[in-house]
Amino acid sequence: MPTSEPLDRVLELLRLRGGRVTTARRAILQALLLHREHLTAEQLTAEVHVVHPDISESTVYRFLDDLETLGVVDHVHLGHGPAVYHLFEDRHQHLVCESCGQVVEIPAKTLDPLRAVLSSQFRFELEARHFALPGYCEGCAPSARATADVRLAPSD
Amino acid sequence: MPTSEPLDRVLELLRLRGGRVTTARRAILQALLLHREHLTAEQLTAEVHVVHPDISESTVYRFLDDLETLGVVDHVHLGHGPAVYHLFEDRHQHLVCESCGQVVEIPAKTLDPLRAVLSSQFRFELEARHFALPGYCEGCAPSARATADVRLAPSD
DNA sequence: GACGCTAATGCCAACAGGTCGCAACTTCTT
DNA sequence: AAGAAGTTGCGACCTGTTGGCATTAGCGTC
Repeated sequence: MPTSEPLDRVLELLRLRGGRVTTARRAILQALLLHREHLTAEQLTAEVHVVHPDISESTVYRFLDDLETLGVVDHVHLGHGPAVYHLFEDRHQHLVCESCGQVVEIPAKTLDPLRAVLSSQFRFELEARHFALPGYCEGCAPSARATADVRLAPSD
Repeated sequence: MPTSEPLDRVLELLRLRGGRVTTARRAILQALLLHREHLTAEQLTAEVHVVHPDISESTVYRFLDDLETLGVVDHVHLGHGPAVYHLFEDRHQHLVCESCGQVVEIPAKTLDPLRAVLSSQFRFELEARHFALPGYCEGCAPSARATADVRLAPSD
Protein backbone atom coordinates (compact mmCIF):
# COMPACT_ATOMS: atom_id res chain seq x y z
CA MET A 1 0.00 0.00 0.00
CA PRO A 2 2.02 2.91 -1.30
CA THR A 3 1.42 6.23 0.38
CA SER A 4 1.05 9.29 -1.75
CA GLU A 5 3.60 11.40 0.09
CA PRO A 6 6.30 12.55 -2.30
CA LEU A 7 8.86 11.53 0.26
CA ASP A 8 7.66 7.97 0.39
CA ARG A 9 7.33 7.74 -3.34
CA VAL A 10 10.94 8.65 -3.79
CA LEU A 11 12.05 6.27 -1.07
CA GLU A 12 10.03 3.54 -2.72
CA LEU A 13 11.69 4.26 -6.04
CA LEU A 14 15.02 4.12 -4.30
CA ARG A 15 14.23 0.74 -2.78
CA LEU A 16 13.15 -0.62 -6.14
CA ARG A 17 16.54 0.27 -7.47
CA GLY A 18 18.18 -1.76 -4.74
CA GLY A 19 18.93 1.24 -2.60
CA ARG A 20 18.39 1.39 1.13
CA VAL A 21 16.36 3.82 3.12
CA THR A 22 18.38 5.33 5.92
CA THR A 23 17.94 8.10 8.44
CA ALA A 24 20.33 10.30 6.53
CA ARG A 25 18.53 9.85 3.25
CA ARG A 26 15.14 10.47 4.75
CA ALA A 27 16.42 13.62 6.43
CA ILE A 28 18.08 14.96 3.30
CA LEU A 29 15.01 14.32 1.24
CA GLN A 30 12.80 15.94 3.84
CA ALA A 31 14.94 19.05 3.85
CA LEU A 32 14.84 19.13 0.08
CA LEU A 33 11.07 18.86 0.03
CA LEU A 34 10.65 21.45 2.73
CA HIS A 35 12.87 24.08 1.15
CA ARG A 36 11.71 24.14 -2.39
CA GLU A 37 14.08 26.87 -3.45
CA HIS A 38 17.48 26.23 -4.90
CA LEU A 39 19.90 25.14 -2.21
CA THR A 40 23.62 24.59 -2.30
CA ALA A 41 24.94 21.36 -0.86
CA GLU A 42 26.24 23.37 2.05
CA GLN A 43 22.90 25.02 2.76
CA LEU A 44 21.15 21.70 2.48
CA THR A 45 23.60 20.15 4.91
CA ALA A 46 22.94 23.00 7.32
CA GLU A 47 19.21 22.35 7.11
CA VAL A 48 19.73 18.66 7.73
CA HIS A 49 21.98 19.47 10.68
CA VAL A 50 19.16 21.27 12.48
CA VAL A 51 17.68 17.88 13.20
CA HIS A 52 20.61 15.52 12.58
CA PRO A 53 23.84 17.37 13.30
CA ASP A 54 26.05 14.40 12.56
CA ILE A 55 25.14 13.69 8.98
CA SER A 56 28.23 14.40 6.96
CA GLU A 57 28.47 16.60 3.95
CA SER A 58 29.81 13.79 1.79
CA THR A 59 26.65 11.85 2.46
CA VAL A 60 24.68 14.81 1.22
CA TYR A 61 26.78 15.02 -1.93
CA ARG A 62 26.52 11.31 -2.53
CA PHE A 63 22.80 11.21 -2.04
CA LEU A 64 22.23 14.22 -4.24
CA ASP A 65 24.11 12.35 -6.92
CA ASP A 66 21.89 9.35 -6.44
CA LEU A 67 18.76 11.47 -6.55
CA GLU A 68 19.95 12.98 -9.76
CA THR A 69 20.44 9.57 -11.29
CA LEU A 70 16.90 8.78 -10.19
CA GLY A 71 15.72 11.90 -11.93
CA VAL A 72 14.38 13.37 -8.72
CA VAL A 73 16.66 16.35 -8.38
CA ASP A 74 18.65 18.47 -10.74
CA HIS A 75 21.59 20.76 -10.24
CA VAL A 76 22.48 24.08 -11.77
CA HIS A 77 25.79 25.90 -11.90
CA LEU A 78 25.24 29.57 -11.27
CA GLY A 79 28.43 30.75 -12.84
CA HIS A 80 30.98 31.06 -10.10
CA GLY A 81 30.36 29.58 -6.70
CA PRO A 82 28.73 26.34 -5.71
CA ALA A 83 26.07 24.49 -7.66
CA VAL A 84 22.50 24.60 -6.41
CA TYR A 85 20.13 21.67 -6.26
CA HIS A 86 16.40 21.59 -6.69
CA LEU A 87 13.61 19.11 -7.21
CA PHE A 88 13.17 18.19 -10.82
CA GLU A 89 9.79 19.58 -11.66
CA ASP A 90 9.34 21.29 -14.95
CA ARG A 91 12.26 21.96 -17.15
CA HIS A 92 13.24 25.57 -16.82
CA GLN A 93 16.20 27.72 -17.60
CA HIS A 94 17.98 29.82 -15.02
CA LEU A 95 19.24 33.34 -15.37
CA VAL A 96 21.65 34.56 -12.73
CA CYS A 97 22.66 38.11 -11.97
CA GLU A 98 26.44 38.26 -11.78
CA SER A 99 26.25 41.23 -9.50
CA CYS A 100 23.67 40.39 -6.84
CA GLY A 101 23.31 36.66 -7.42
CA GLN A 102 19.57 36.79 -7.96
CA VAL A 103 18.24 33.79 -9.84
CA VAL A 104 15.38 34.11 -12.31
CA GLU A 105 13.61 31.10 -13.74
CA ILE A 106 12.29 31.27 -17.24
CA PRO A 107 10.50 28.67 -19.36
CA ALA A 108 12.90 26.36 -21.13
CA LYS A 109 11.19 27.08 -24.40
CA THR A 110 12.44 30.65 -24.33
CA LEU A 111 15.65 29.21 -25.70
CA ASP A 112 14.02 27.24 -28.49
CA PRO A 113 14.72 29.76 -31.24
CA LEU A 114 18.39 29.91 -30.27
CA ARG A 115 18.43 26.16 -30.00
CA ALA A 116 17.16 25.91 -33.55
CA VAL A 117 19.74 28.33 -34.90
CA LEU A 118 22.62 26.62 -33.14
CA SER A 119 21.44 23.27 -34.38
CA SER A 120 20.98 24.21 -38.01
CA GLN A 121 23.83 26.66 -38.42
CA PHE A 122 26.44 25.16 -36.14
CA ARG A 123 25.27 21.57 -35.72
CA PHE A 124 25.37 22.11 -32.00
CA GLU A 125 22.71 20.80 -29.65
CA LEU A 126 22.28 23.30 -26.84
CA GLU A 127 21.82 21.74 -23.41
CA ALA A 128 21.98 24.62 -20.96
CA ARG A 129 19.84 23.13 -18.24
CA HIS A 130 22.75 22.67 -15.86
CA PHE A 131 24.17 26.10 -16.42
CA ALA A 132 22.57 29.41 -15.68
CA LEU A 133 22.80 32.15 -18.25
CA PRO A 134 24.77 34.98 -16.65
CA GLY A 135 23.96 38.62 -16.97
CA TYR A 136 22.57 41.49 -14.95
CA CYS A 137 19.18 41.99 -13.44
CA GLU A 138 17.22 45.18 -13.73
CA GLY A 139 18.66 46.71 -10.59
CA CYS A 140 22.25 45.80 -11.24
CA ALA A 141 22.54 46.47 -14.96
CA PRO A 142 23.21 50.23 -14.75
CA SER A 143 25.95 49.99 -12.14
CA ALA A 144 27.53 47.05 -13.93
CA ARG A 145 27.78 49.16 -17.04
CA ALA A 146 29.32 52.00 -15.07
CA THR A 147 31.92 49.67 -13.66
CA ALA A 148 32.79 48.38 -17.10
CA ASP A 149 33.36 51.94 -18.26
CA VAL A 150 36.09 52.62 -15.76
CA ARG A 151 37.89 49.34 -16.19
CA LEU A 152 40.55 50.94 -18.34
CA ALA A 153 41.19 53.78 -15.96
CA PRO A 154 43.97 53.46 -13.36
CA SER A 155 42.89 50.95 -10.79
CA ASP A 156 43.79 52.91 -7.68
CA MET B 1 59.59 55.69 -31.71
CA PRO B 2 56.96 53.13 -30.79
CA THR B 3 57.25 49.84 -32.59
CA SER B 4 54.20 48.31 -34.15
CA GLU B 5 54.63 44.86 -32.63
CA PRO B 6 51.56 43.86 -30.65
CA LEU B 7 53.83 42.76 -27.86
CA ASP B 8 55.42 46.15 -27.51
CA ARG B 9 52.16 47.94 -27.79
CA VAL B 10 50.79 46.05 -24.85
CA LEU B 11 53.95 46.56 -22.84
CA GLU B 12 53.77 50.26 -23.64
CA LEU B 13 50.18 50.39 -22.44
CA LEU B 14 51.26 48.61 -19.32
CA ARG B 15 54.00 51.12 -18.67
CA LEU B 16 51.61 54.01 -19.17
CA ARG B 17 49.48 52.57 -16.42
CA GLY B 18 52.45 52.60 -14.04
CA GLY B 19 53.18 48.94 -14.56
CA ARG B 20 56.62 47.48 -15.05
CA VAL B 21 57.92 45.40 -17.88
CA THR B 22 59.58 42.28 -16.57
CA THR B 23 60.99 39.12 -18.04
CA ALA B 24 58.02 37.17 -16.78
CA ARG B 25 55.49 39.51 -18.29
CA ARG B 26 57.22 39.62 -21.62
CA ALA B 27 57.40 35.83 -21.68
CA ILE B 28 53.77 35.34 -20.74
CA LEU B 29 52.64 37.82 -23.34
CA GLN B 30 54.81 36.21 -25.98
CA ALA B 31 53.35 32.79 -25.26
CA LEU B 32 49.89 34.27 -25.45
CA LEU B 33 50.60 35.87 -28.80
CA LEU B 34 52.22 32.77 -30.17
CA HIS B 35 49.45 30.38 -29.24
CA ARG B 36 46.39 32.15 -30.36
CA GLU B 37 44.02 29.42 -29.28
CA HIS B 38 42.34 29.30 -25.94
CA LEU B 39 44.78 28.28 -23.23
CA THR B 40 44.24 27.43 -19.61
CA ALA B 41 46.47 29.12 -17.09
CA GLU B 42 48.20 25.81 -16.65
CA GLN B 43 48.86 25.34 -20.35
CA LEU B 44 50.07 28.89 -20.63
CA THR B 45 52.43 28.35 -17.73
CA ALA B 46 53.74 25.22 -19.42
CA GLU B 47 54.43 27.20 -22.58
CA VAL B 48 56.23 29.87 -20.63
CA HIS B 49 58.26 27.22 -18.84
CA VAL B 50 59.74 25.99 -22.11
CA VAL B 51 61.86 29.10 -22.10
CA HIS B 52 61.63 30.29 -18.48
CA PRO B 53 61.07 27.27 -16.23
CA ASP B 54 61.09 29.31 -13.05
CA ILE B 55 58.22 31.64 -13.66
CA SER B 56 55.57 30.73 -11.14
CA GLU B 57 51.98 29.97 -11.85
CA SER B 58 50.76 32.70 -9.54
CA THR B 59 52.62 35.22 -11.63
CA VAL B 60 50.77 33.93 -14.66
CA TYR B 61 47.44 34.23 -12.91
CA ARG B 62 48.25 37.70 -11.66
CA PHE B 63 49.40 38.95 -15.01
CA LEU B 64 46.42 37.46 -16.78
CA ASP B 65 44.30 39.42 -14.35
CA ASP B 66 46.18 42.57 -15.18
CA LEU B 67 45.88 41.95 -18.89
CA GLU B 68 42.21 41.52 -18.46
CA THR B 69 41.94 44.84 -16.68
CA LEU B 70 43.84 46.34 -19.58
CA GLY B 71 41.32 44.81 -21.94
CA VAL B 72 43.99 42.79 -23.69
CA VAL B 73 42.82 39.32 -22.80
CA ASP B 74 39.55 37.74 -21.88
CA HIS B 75 38.67 34.55 -20.10
CA VAL B 76 35.92 32.01 -20.65
CA HIS B 77 34.59 29.33 -18.35
CA LEU B 78 33.97 26.18 -20.33
CA GLY B 79 31.61 24.63 -17.86
CA HIS B 80 33.57 22.46 -15.51
CA GLY B 81 37.33 22.56 -15.45
CA PRO B 82 39.66 25.49 -15.67
CA ALA B 83 38.95 28.77 -17.42
CA VAL B 84 40.65 29.47 -20.72
CA TYR B 85 42.25 32.74 -21.70
CA HIS B 86 42.56 34.33 -25.07
CA LEU B 87 43.44 37.62 -26.66
CA PHE B 88 40.55 39.98 -26.79
CA GLU B 89 39.89 40.37 -30.46
CA ASP B 90 36.37 40.35 -31.68
CA ARG B 91 33.54 39.60 -29.36
CA HIS B 92 32.44 36.06 -29.89
CA GLN B 93 30.42 33.52 -28.03
CA HIS B 94 31.70 30.08 -27.14
CA LEU B 95 29.89 26.79 -27.40
CA VAL B 96 31.45 23.85 -25.62
CA CYS B 97 30.69 20.19 -26.08
CA GLU B 98 30.11 18.62 -22.70
CA SER B 99 31.20 15.28 -24.00
CA CYS B 100 34.40 15.86 -25.95
CA GLY B 101 35.26 19.36 -24.82
CA GLN B 102 35.40 20.81 -28.30
CA VAL B 103 34.99 24.58 -28.36
CA VAL B 104 33.14 26.32 -31.16
CA GLU B 105 33.22 30.05 -31.62
CA ILE B 106 30.19 31.76 -32.99
CA PRO B 107 29.50 35.43 -33.67
CA ALA B 108 28.27 37.25 -30.58
CA LYS B 109 25.32 38.55 -32.52
CA THR B 110 23.89 35.05 -32.82
CA LEU B 111 22.58 35.66 -29.32
CA ASP B 112 21.03 39.03 -30.13
CA PRO B 113 17.47 37.75 -30.56
CA LEU B 114 17.64 35.93 -27.23
CA ARG B 115 19.22 38.98 -25.69
CA ALA B 116 16.29 41.06 -26.87
CA VAL B 117 13.72 38.64 -25.50
CA LEU B 118 15.41 38.36 -22.13
CA SER B 119 15.69 42.09 -21.92
CA SER B 120 12.11 42.92 -22.83
CA GLN B 121 10.34 40.00 -21.19
CA PHE B 122 12.48 39.44 -18.13
CA ARG B 123 14.35 42.72 -17.75
CA PHE B 124 17.56 40.75 -17.77
CA GLU B 125 20.66 41.85 -19.62
CA LEU B 126 22.43 38.78 -20.93
CA GLU B 127 26.20 38.86 -20.64
CA ALA B 128 27.35 35.39 -21.55
CA ARG B 129 30.78 36.34 -22.86
CA HIS B 130 32.60 34.74 -19.95
CA PHE B 131 30.62 31.55 -20.03
CA ALA B 132 30.42 29.04 -22.80
CA LEU B 133 27.05 27.66 -23.75
CA PRO B 134 27.13 23.94 -23.05
CA GLY B 135 25.68 21.27 -25.26
CA TYR B 136 26.77 18.55 -27.64
CA CYS B 137 28.62 18.74 -30.90
CA GLU B 138 27.56 16.85 -33.98
CA GLY B 139 29.64 13.80 -33.20
CA CYS B 140 28.70 13.55 -29.56
CA ALA B 141 24.99 14.37 -29.68
CA PRO B 142 23.72 10.86 -30.54
CA SER B 143 25.71 9.04 -27.88
CA ALA B 144 24.84 11.68 -25.32
CA ARG B 145 21.18 11.07 -26.00
CA ALA B 146 21.65 7.32 -25.65
CA THR B 147 23.35 7.80 -22.30
CA ALA B 148 20.50 9.97 -21.09
CA ASP B 149 18.04 7.22 -21.96
CA VAL B 150 19.63 4.67 -19.67
CA ARG B 151 20.10 6.98 -16.75
CA LEU B 152 17.03 5.58 -15.01
CA ALA B 153 18.11 1.99 -15.43
CA PRO B 154 20.09 0.32 -12.64
CA SER B 155 23.56 1.68 -12.81
CA ASP B 156 25.08 -1.75 -13.00
C1' DG C 1 76.01 54.46 -13.08
C1' DA C 2 74.45 54.07 -8.30
C1' DC C 3 70.15 55.05 -5.40
C1' DG C 4 65.88 54.03 -3.76
C1' DC C 5 60.95 53.82 -4.11
C1' DT C 6 57.74 50.56 -5.17
C1' DA C 7 55.89 47.12 -8.21
C1' DA C 8 56.45 42.38 -9.21
C1' DT C 9 58.07 37.89 -8.08
C1' DG C 10 58.49 33.12 -6.11
C1' DC C 11 57.22 30.32 -2.65
C1' DC C 12 54.04 28.26 -0.16
C1' DA C 13 49.83 28.12 2.63
C1' DA C 14 45.14 28.57 2.18
C1' DC C 15 40.99 28.58 -0.06
C1' DA C 16 36.41 26.70 -2.20
C1' DG C 17 33.93 23.12 -3.88
C1' DG C 18 33.84 18.71 -4.39
C1' DT C 19 35.46 13.59 -4.56
C1' DC C 20 37.29 9.31 -2.75
C1' DG C 21 39.10 5.28 0.05
C1' DC C 22 38.18 2.80 3.87
C1' DA C 23 36.76 0.66 8.11
C1' DA C 24 32.65 0.60 10.81
C1' DC C 25 27.97 0.32 10.71
C1' DT C 26 23.16 -0.30 9.00
C1' DT C 27 19.58 -2.21 6.23
C1' DC C 28 17.22 -5.68 4.21
C1' DT C 29 16.91 -10.47 2.66
C1' DT C 30 16.74 -15.16 3.84
C1' DA D 1 19.41 -14.33 13.79
C1' DA D 2 22.76 -14.18 10.38
C1' DG D 3 25.10 -12.53 6.56
C1' DA D 4 25.68 -10.03 2.17
C1' DA D 5 25.87 -5.73 0.48
C1' DG D 6 24.72 -0.89 0.55
C1' DT D 7 25.75 3.38 3.34
C1' DT D 8 28.07 6.22 6.48
C1' DG D 9 31.54 9.40 8.72
C1' DC D 10 35.96 10.61 8.68
C1' DG D 11 39.67 12.61 6.87
C1' DA D 12 42.77 12.79 3.07
C1' DC D 13 42.91 14.33 -1.32
C1' DC D 14 41.96 16.93 -5.60
C1' DT D 15 41.72 20.94 -8.92
C1' DG D 16 41.76 25.65 -9.83
C1' DT D 17 42.71 29.76 -7.93
C1' DT D 18 43.96 33.47 -4.49
C1' DG D 19 46.64 35.48 -0.74
C1' DG D 20 50.50 36.80 2.45
C1' DC D 21 55.14 37.75 2.74
C1' DA D 22 59.95 38.41 2.31
C1' DT D 23 62.91 39.14 -1.57
C1' DT D 24 64.07 40.86 -6.06
C1' DA D 25 64.27 43.82 -9.79
C1' DG D 26 62.32 48.02 -12.84
C1' DC D 27 63.08 52.44 -13.83
C1' DG D 28 62.88 57.54 -12.81
C1' DT D 29 66.23 60.37 -10.51
C1' DC D 30 70.45 62.22 -9.15
